[in-house]
Amino acid sequence: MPQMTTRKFAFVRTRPSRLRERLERELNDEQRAAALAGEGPKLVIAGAGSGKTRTLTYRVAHLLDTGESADRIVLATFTNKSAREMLRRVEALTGGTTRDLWGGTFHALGNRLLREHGALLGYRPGFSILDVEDQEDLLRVCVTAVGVKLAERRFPSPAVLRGMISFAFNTAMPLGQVLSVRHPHFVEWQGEIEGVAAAYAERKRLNHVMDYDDLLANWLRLLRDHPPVLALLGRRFRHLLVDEYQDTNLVQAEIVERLAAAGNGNLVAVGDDCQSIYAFRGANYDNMRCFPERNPGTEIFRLETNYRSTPQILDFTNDSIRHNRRRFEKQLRTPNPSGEKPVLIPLLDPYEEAAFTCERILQLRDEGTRLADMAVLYRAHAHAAVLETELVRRDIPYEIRSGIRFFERAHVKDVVAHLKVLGNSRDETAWRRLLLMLPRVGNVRAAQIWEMLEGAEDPLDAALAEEVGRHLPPPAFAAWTRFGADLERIRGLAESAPPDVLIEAIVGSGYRDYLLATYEDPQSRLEDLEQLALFAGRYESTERLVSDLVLMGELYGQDVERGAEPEERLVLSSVHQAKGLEWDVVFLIRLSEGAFPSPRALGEEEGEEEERRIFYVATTRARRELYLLYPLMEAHARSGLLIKPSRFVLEVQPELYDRGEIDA
DNA sequence: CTTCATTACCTTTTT
DNA sequence: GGTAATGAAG
Repeated sequence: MPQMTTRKFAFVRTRPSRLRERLERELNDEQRAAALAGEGPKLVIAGAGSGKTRTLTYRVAHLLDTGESADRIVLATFTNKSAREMLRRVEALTGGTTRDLWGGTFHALGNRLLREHGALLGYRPGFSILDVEDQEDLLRVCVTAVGVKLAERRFPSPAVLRGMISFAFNTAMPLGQVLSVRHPHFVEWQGEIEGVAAAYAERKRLNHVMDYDDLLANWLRLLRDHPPVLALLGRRFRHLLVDEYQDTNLVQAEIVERLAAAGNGNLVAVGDDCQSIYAFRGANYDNMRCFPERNPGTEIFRLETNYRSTPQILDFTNDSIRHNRRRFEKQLRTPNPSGEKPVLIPLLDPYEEAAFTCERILQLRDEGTRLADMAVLYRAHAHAAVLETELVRRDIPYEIRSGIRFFERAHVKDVVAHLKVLGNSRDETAWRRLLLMLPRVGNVRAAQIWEMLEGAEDPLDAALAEEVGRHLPPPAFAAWTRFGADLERIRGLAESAPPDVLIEAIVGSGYRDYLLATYEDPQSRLEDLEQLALFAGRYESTERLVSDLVLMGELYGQDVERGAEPEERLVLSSVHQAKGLEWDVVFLIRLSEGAFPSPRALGEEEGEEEERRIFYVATTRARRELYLLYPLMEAHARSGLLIKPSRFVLEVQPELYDRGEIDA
């Protein structure tokens, strides 16, 4: 009998590591150095089209490939779109999922951490998040509550108040200073405005709600005031990578720098100072410039090879941005083949501009450029309106990134308000939304009812106890009773049912009658709500669903209906939203004085340089062809005065662009 | 106190 | 060319 032997095998489950090869083959020396660099703080200064995203995604893939576990990597981005795009590319590189990776916008990451640790700051784990409209509603309540004595002078609207408070936070400026710098005509209201701001902060706290800024503010408070949490997170996150660092504000920079300092110091900041275009939101231009001083031992990498555009486009953009004084010196070069120079074309008016754009797009399509490889960019969403009608008339499929987001539609928010109240019964804003649907209930009665509810141990119990309705006029009382019964039933359901079932129950409740009675187009709204339920089906947790809707609210229902496959649609986008993207052919429309640069921005400090960076972002989106269009007259020109092309074109050396003429 | 109608007021960019 | 603050009626 032969002796049985056991043989041992080493078997480490590795994906065939093509990654190494690809790192060699697909990155240039500049990119590879940044992707493979070891520990410690890094600043990657990456010019437009220099493969910034590629470098970052390869670095993440490389970390995963060399055994770092996904949940110890944080990849903070500026928009949801770029977060998704990067995670998708990492997945493509590694062949695995990125589910465990901490990837997302700063706000989404803050939300995730605060669900875990918010209790330390006095928040319930089920806290809700206010979107812009909710914030303004709560501010309106605060203005009333504070009892501003409206003299003959106007008091700032909730929208303006929100802007002031948010800007003060994001730039760490005192409110008074924001007033004197940006809203001098409201300075005399300073005391009242500060009172409203304080009341707003207090109400948010009592209501267990956070607005966008709170997601950052409280995240930072957590790190500042709770050393054990800081230590825990410092240990947990071994690698912090931040995209678009030039657009971060003071708070965001402090958050990641603190986290890095508490851990291994592995903070990688990637950005391009020339593409800093979010000053209006508090982006701090100096975060990038001062990064090396604030993070000792910083290694600096520069990516200066542009793989996107033709030399002609690049010469144009280099010459344009040269007019900005405050910037890191860098010169982009490209190995790409020659092409046409950018071309400046005057059109009679916006209608001709739109017609020409469509015509040219169709020609290019006939010559073999796909619609999806072309884009029309503009400074402000309003500039797209004329073009949109023309595209519809000619049946050219397109997708536009503007308008009301899916989540922001009134009926979607109505249904979500039900969910919010069930998840956080102290959410005054959600309550108000529900109460205002009752007949004969307006601001005043809603406030009275809330006053009765907010004192209760659980406002939801108090609401269901029904006494509340006694003070209401008869029609409101009847509706209130029905509403209470609906809410009770749905609350019972919420114990066990998933979010999509809850949504169906809400849509099947008295809300359906409200919707049918209120809107002219109830059918399409009900279809939206079906879509919402369908979307919710992917979620197990209602709380996750609701916060994702607010934080990733870019599900635009409408564009989906525009027919045609996504790969066969023209893109219309504001320059801001086009950041990070590229197309073979780019049309930049409404490139006239008075439209671009935005006259409003010119009033701000450093406004012109910021606008020039926006122009830089716009023009560097183009791979092969760049059309610079402007109308000679307004849409409804009363005077015969001709409009001039944007200063940003005229200041470029004339030999760097062509002038187009229309053959009549 | 709510709702409807009239008037004034703008219009940047986004999480 | 659209919405929000303001004023009059129910």
